[in-house]
Amino acid sequence: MLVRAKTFTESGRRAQIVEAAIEVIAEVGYAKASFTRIAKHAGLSSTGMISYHFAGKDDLLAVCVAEIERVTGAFMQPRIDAAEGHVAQLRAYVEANVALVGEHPAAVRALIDIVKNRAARSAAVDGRLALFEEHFRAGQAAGVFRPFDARTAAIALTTGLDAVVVTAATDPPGPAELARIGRELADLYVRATAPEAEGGTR
Amino acid sequence: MLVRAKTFTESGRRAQIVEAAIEVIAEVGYAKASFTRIAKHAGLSSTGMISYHFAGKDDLLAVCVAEIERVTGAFMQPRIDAAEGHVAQLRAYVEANVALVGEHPAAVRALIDIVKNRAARSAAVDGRLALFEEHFRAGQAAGVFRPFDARTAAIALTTGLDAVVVTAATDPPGPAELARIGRELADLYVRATAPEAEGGTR
Amino acid sequence: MLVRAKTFTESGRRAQIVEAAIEVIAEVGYAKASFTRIAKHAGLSSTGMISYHFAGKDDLLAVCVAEIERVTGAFMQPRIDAAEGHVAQLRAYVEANVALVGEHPAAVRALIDIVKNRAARSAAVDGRLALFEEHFRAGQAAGVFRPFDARTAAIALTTGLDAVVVTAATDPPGPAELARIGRELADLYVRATAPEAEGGTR
Amino acid sequence: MLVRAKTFTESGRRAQIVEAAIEVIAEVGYAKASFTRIAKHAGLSSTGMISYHFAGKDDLLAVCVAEIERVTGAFMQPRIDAAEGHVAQLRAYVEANVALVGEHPAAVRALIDIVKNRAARSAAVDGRLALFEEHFRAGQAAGVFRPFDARTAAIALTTGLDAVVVTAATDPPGPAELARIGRELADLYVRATAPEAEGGTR
DNA sequence: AATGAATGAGGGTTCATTCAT
DNA sequence: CATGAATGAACCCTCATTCAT
Repeated sequence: MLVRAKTFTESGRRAQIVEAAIEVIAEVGYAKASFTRIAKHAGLSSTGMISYHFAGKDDLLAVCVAEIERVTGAFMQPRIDAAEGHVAQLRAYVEANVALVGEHPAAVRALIDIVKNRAARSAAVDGRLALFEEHFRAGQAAGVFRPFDARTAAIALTTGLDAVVVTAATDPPGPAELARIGRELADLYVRATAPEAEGGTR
Repeated sequence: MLVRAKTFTESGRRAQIVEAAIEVIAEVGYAKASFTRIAKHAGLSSTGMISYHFAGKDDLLAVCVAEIERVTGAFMQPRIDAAEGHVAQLRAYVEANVALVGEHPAAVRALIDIVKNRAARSAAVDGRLALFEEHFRAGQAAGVFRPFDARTAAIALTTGLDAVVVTAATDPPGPAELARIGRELADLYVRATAPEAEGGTR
Repeated sequence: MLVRAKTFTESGRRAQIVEAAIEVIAEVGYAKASFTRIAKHAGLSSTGMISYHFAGKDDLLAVCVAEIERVTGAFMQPRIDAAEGHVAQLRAYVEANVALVGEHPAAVRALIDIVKNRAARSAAVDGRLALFEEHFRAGQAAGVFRPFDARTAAIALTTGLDAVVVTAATDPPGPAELARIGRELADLYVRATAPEAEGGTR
Repeated sequence: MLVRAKTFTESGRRAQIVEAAIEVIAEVGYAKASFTRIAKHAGLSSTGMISYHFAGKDDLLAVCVAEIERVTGAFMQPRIDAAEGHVAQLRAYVEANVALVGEHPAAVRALIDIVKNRAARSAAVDGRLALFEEHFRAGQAAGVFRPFDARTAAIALTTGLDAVVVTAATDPPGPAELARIGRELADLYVRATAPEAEGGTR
C-alpha cells in the first residue's frame, strides 16, 4: 500500500482527543465529561484545541461513537459471522459483547453511557435495535424463535445486555468469568425466545 | 391510628417542590433539571427556596425517589402480593410495572432517569436488584426456576424491564396495549427462567 | 400617589446595570461592551449577576434603548410639541436633539451606537425613520415642503443628524455652541426641504 | 509607463485575501468578519495565512479600505471632474456615489461598515470630511454656497449620503432607480447649501 | 419560614495571533 | 513562501449554593 488513506479519526491530535474523551467518559461519566476535563486528560493546554479539531461537543461525541464501533465491530463481527443459524448468532452476539469487556472495558462503558445520554438517538442504538428486531422476525419466520413481540423483546434484551456489560466493565473480571457470564446471559436469551415445548409454560 | 404522622415529604412547600422536580425531570430529563427550572415549574420565585428545604441536589433527588417509590409501590405491591408462587410473582411484578406507565408516566420516567444518572447508586436500584436476585435464588431452591446465575439474570431483566417501561412511558399507549406489552415481557422472562422441559432446552 | 408603580428599569440593581451598560457603551463602543466590562463598571463581582437580572445581552440592550428613549423623550418631546407647523417642528426636533447632547451625552452616544450595530433593527430607529417620512409627506400635502422623495430624505437627514449629535457628544461643547450647531443643522434641513422660491434652484 | 509597478495590494495571495475580506464584511458585517470566516471564504485552510501576509487585523482592514477607495475612486473621480463649479461638483459627487452602488455594492457596503466601526478613524473618512468642508468653504468664498457652518454641514451630508448608499446597497435597485435616488439626494443637498433666494426661508 | 440577590466556578465556543515545520 | 496546530484570553451563559434580611 503506497498511499495510506487518512481516516477521519487520525491526524494525531484528533485521535488523541477522541481517545482522551472516551477514557474520560468511561471514568467520570457522560454528564461530567467536560471539554476542560478531556483537554486536561489529553495533555492539552486549552479547550480551544478541541473546538479547533471538532465542530462542537456533538461532533466529538459522534466521532467517539464511530471510533468505538469501529474497534468493537472488529472484535465482535468475526465471532458473529462464525455462527450459523439465528439462535447461534444470537448467542454469539451476546457472548462476544460480554467478552468484549475484557478487551476494551473503557470503550464499552463509554459507548453505553454516550448512547444512554444523547438527546439525539444515534444511528448506533437505533441500528442495533432494528437489527435485533429484524433478526427476531427472521428467526420467527424460520421457526427457530417463538412468535413473541419482536420489538418489545429487542428493547428488553439489548438493554439488559448493556447493563450486564456495564456492570462487568466497571470492574472487569478475568476472561473465564466473562465467558461464564456471557454464556449465562445467552442461555437466558435463547430460552426466552425458544419455540414452545410440548407442554407450554403457563 | 387516629392522627396521621406528617411524613417527611409533606409540609406543603416540600411536597410542592418534590412534585415539580419529578415533573421537570420527566419532561426535560435529569441532565437539564436545574434548580432554576424546577423553581420556575413550581411557581417559586427563586431557587433559594429549594436549597432552604433540601440539603442539596442529592437530597432533593433522594426524596423524589422515595416519593415515587411510595406512589408506585402503592400501585404495584397489591398486584404482586395477589400472586402466588415465585413464577406468578415474577410475572405479576413485570406486568404491574408496565401497567404502572398508564397511571404515573411522569413518575416512572423520572425515576428511571434519576437512577440511571446518579453517581451514588440509590438504595432503590440496589434494593430491587437484590430483591430480584433473592427471588430467583428462592425460586431456584423451590425448583420453579432453573439454576441460572441469579445476579446476571437480575441485572439483565430489571434493566430490560426499565427500558421497556421508559419506551412505553415516552408516549403512553392505552391500557390494553400496555397489558399486552406487559404480558409479552413477562412471557419472555418466565421462559428465560423456567426449568428445563424434558427434552433439553427446547 | 400611594403606591408607586415599579417600572421595569427599577429594582436597584437592574437600574444600576442599565446605567453602567449605557456608560460603557458610550465609552468603549458597542462592540467592546462585554458583560465583563459592564459588570466591572457597575461594581459587580461577576457577569453572572447581569445574566441573573436580564434574559440575555439582547434583553439588556433593549432595556438600555428603552431607558434612553424614556430619558431623551422627556427632554425632546415638550420642545417639539411647543412648535407649530411642520417646518417649525422639523426645526424643533433637530435643535432639541442637538441640545440633548448637553444633558445626556453618554445616553445619546450609546443609543446611536446600539442602533447602528444591532442586527435586529429596533422599533426605535425604524420608528423615527417612519416618523420623519410621514412628517415630510404630511408637510408636502400641506404645501410647506416641496415634493421631494420623502424616504430618501428621511434616511439622509436622520442619519446626518445622528452624526452631528455623535460628533458633538464625543467632546460636548457648551450650551451656546450646541444651540448654534442645532440652528445650523436645522437651517440646512429646512432649506433642503423648503418649497421652490420663485427663481428655482438649478 | 511601460512596466506597471506592483502595488502593495497585489502579489496574488494578498489580493485574494483582501477581496475575500471585502466580500465577507459586506455579507456578514464588520463585527462578524473574523479571520476564520475570511480564510474560509478565500479557500484558505488556515488563518495563519492571513497573519502571515498582514501585520494584523487593522492592517488588513486598512488595505481593504485602500483597495475599495482605489476601485471606487476610479468610478467616481471622472464623473466629479467632468462637473464644473462647486455646486455641480457637489451634485456630481452625490450622484456618482449613489450610482456606484450599481457597480460595486459589496465594496460600498464594506467600506462604510469598516469606517463606521473602526476605533481609529481612517484617513479615508477624515479625508472626505475635510474635502467636503474645504469644498463648502471654497464655494462660500465664490458666493455659490450660502454662509453655513461648513463643518456641521460636512458631517451631516457625508453621513446622510452614506446612509442612503448603504440602504440602496442592501438590496440594489436598477440603474434608473439609483439615478433617481442620486438626483433626489443631490437636490436636497444643493438646496440645503444654496444662497438665499430673495425672500429668505424663515 | 421565606425571600431573592449575590457568588464564583464552570460550561462550550470564538477569537487574533504565534511558531515550528 | 506556506502550513496548520497550538495558544490563551475573552465571550455569554448556567449552575448549585449562600446569606442578609
